[in-house]
Amino acid sequence: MMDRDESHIVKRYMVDACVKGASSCGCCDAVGVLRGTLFLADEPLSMDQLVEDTGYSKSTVSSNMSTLERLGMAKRVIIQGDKRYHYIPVNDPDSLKKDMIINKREEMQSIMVALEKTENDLRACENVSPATLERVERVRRFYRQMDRLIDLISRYNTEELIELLERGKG
Amino acid sequence: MMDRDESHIVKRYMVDACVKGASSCGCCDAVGVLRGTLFLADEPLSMDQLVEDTGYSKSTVSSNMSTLERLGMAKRVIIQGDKRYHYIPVNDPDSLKKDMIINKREEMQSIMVALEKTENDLRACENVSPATLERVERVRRFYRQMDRLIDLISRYNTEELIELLERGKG
DNA sequence: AGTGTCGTTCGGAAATTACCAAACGTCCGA
DNA sequence: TCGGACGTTTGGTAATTTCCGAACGACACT
Repeated sequence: MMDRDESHIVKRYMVDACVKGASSCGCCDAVGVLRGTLFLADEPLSMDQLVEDTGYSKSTVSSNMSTLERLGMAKRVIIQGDKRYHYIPVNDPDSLKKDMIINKREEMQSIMVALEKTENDLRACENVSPATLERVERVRRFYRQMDRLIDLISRYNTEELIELLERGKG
Repeated sequence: MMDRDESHIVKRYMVDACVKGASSCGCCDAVGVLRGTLFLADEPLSMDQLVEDTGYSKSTVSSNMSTLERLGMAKRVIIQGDKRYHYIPVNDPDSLKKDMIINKREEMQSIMVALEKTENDLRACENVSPATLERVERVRRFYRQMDRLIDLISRYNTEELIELLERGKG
């Protein structure tokens, strides 16, 4: 168990960095503060501890820990003989990689669906200039290629990827 | 030049998809609407055209096109004999890849800086438990590994990466 | 059922953001 | 140096978001 001094040093910079990261992906500050607080914790933290450490209310901690969990940055764990929830940070490379990929992939998938629908509508329609159709098709090819790449990256774990790319480097 | 029907079909789904993507990365709807409008445009669009097509005011279009540009999703181009700015969408695979990587990388860099500062502070301090120090070091190793991976990925272009990963696939 | 301990959800107040219209600065040609 | 066509910045307002405290529901033990 850390004493207060140690805990303060450990939290100091991490909270700042995490708040910055949170706001750059559209999350409110509380998400960053909670992540930073959890980041280097030496043991799973209960909601009460998070409430005390951050100064946020219980409801705020509850809802924001949910989003942190949904984003894959924290995980609930069960502590034997304690019925409260406890949270641990998620920091391993493979989880980070997954997290990095997942959001972008979802965005790309929805754009690809939109492109497909657009192309269908255009084909069903008369008097559509071939240039327009060709433009849609070209963009679709680009997105399919990116999707292929993301799929490949997600098939390897971090170490494998590093080795493979290091070997192939020119 | 597209007629109004064609333009409507082309924009319909793209705007939705882009608004969704924008909100998932913390941008306001206008950013998504503008990106969707630009996405399949058959020619560079001036700010006036964007104002007309989206219904937003000139000031809103101006500031949100700046963020779209900063995010690398749109680019200004010069049209000969026209002193107004014109925008084109950025859709090629290498730009998409860069965009995918850059944000996460910045976030990771700032976390790595924070980890480094934390470690320094801890070392300068007495009575710090070795367990704490070791935990910080372990997390730092994870982040260095991810950074290495991102660096490697950024050294290849999309096609090279796909080929390399397809060949190495088990 | 009764009680105590959890975590989540709800309603409203405070803070923040998005947006517009108007004012402003800049660049060119006359 | 004036005027006109641009794009950006500013100030104010409407809408949204954040956050808290209180009420609520779930679960375990009596």
